[in-house]
Amino acid sequence: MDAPPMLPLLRPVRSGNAFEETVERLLQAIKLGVVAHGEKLPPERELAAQLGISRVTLREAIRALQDASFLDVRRGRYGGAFVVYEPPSPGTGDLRRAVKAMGQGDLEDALTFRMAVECGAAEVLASAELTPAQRGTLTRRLADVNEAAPSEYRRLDTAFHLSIAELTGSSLLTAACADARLRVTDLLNAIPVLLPNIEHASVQHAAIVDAILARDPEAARRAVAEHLEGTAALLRGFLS
Amino acid sequence: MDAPPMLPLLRPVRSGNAFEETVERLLQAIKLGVVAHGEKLPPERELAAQLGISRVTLREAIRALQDASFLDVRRGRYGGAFVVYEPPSPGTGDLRRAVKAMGQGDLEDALTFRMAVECGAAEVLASAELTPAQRGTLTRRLADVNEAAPSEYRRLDTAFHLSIAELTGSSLLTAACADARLRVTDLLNAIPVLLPNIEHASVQHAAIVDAILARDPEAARRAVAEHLEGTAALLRGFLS
DNA sequence: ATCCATTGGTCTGTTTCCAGACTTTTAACG
DNA sequence: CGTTAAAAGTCTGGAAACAGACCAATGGAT
Repeated sequence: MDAPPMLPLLRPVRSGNAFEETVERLLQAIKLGVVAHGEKLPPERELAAQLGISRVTLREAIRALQDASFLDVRRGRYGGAFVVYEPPSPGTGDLRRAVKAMGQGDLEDALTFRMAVECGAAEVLASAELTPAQRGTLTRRLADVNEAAPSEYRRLDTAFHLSIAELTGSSLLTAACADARLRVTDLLNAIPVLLPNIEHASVQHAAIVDAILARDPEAARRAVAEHLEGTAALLRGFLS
Repeated sequence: MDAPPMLPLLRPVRSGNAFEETVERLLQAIKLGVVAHGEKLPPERELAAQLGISRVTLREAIRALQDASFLDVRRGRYGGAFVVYEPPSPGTGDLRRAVKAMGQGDLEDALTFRMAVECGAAEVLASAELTPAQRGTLTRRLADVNEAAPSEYRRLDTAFHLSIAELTGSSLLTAACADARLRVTDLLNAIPVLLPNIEHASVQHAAIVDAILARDPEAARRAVAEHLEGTAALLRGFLS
């Protein structure tokens, strides 16, 4: 009912509650597999510094995730907050519920955003001269996805996509791509990992890498666009 | 000396101090010309809500900008916080100082980021079917820039660039483009608005709009990339 | 078996930020 | 020339977040 803000620049300064925001962040890092099952988060003091919050607030968040069985916290030397969560067996989740949790408009927003930033990142990377090490990283990540066990697929797929942004050397761009990915993670986790889809994605991934290594920004754009369009279509398909 | 955070997802939750952050935001909105000279900010209560902060904090920020002669605050009905700032006459600022204020690495980061998100936005828009109203907005903004008085040039140029993102309908993408632009504003404000540059930019702007209206994503990408490359080169040129 | 570095757990005082009620000023309007 | 609505200005109590010191447990190293 309220008129929406007309000045897009005057958007929120803080996303709200520091505690909730932190829980969200950690949860996403866990779900994305940035910190895999069995690994542990950095020590509280260090993590609090990275997140720019106080240790108290961080501890509240960790406690919440512990109560929700995402983390197992052990004290003493060599202790820490260990990830207990395992990605749900594919197709288990309820996609419709996940969508409802984020809102229909937000879904289109997120998909559009992701399309833009990932295409942009691929173009930038394809326009740059890469060092052998960078080329190695890229092909390595590609191979990782292709060799992935089903339970690891999403995590390594994420890592592959993010590595494109990371290799541009722009931390702003990396953050944007990470953010974009985060916004669709819950949805992706809710749909099954089907063999035909994996094979299809694998071909597209290869096309993306080829275009980048060939320094062909246009082809890179097209490849990423097609790939993401496929994912978006898959999502929409499961919704109808 | 400290090892930089290896987990890009565990980036700061809050950008620090709410007051300072708010000052920065408002200042940027003013410098970008989102709120032009002589206009006023939204009423405190409304603005505080939009920014997601309390009125008290907002007032402190406004007070600071008032002290720094960016705003003139008048009370009573039809009062408000009026923008007093006028964009510096082109070429007045010291580019080197502006660059030093942001750091060399950050400059490349910002330019890369901008390249990626603006290219991405143009592609997305060029891939979409536009309503007549949207087409009208785009051509209108283009005309605005071309007819701009020198003192208004930067502001309308910003508005043109942002409208591309806005027309995609993705608020995340719009925010990203706004953020990217903000990060180079100070630099752009520090270099003169030269006639040859304007004419060059004008041709490129037209090419961008043509490509979007022709629904040609590849051409749109190329046009935006060329345009931004030109700006980046201009900036780098003034630095050497 | 003991040591001790490293890690989580707790406590205290302070600062920042907020929500909301209330006051004052102002300029257009009747 | 008063009325009035919309705006800024002020005040208070409370919640959230922080900084930093200190305690407690744990397990590898000696």
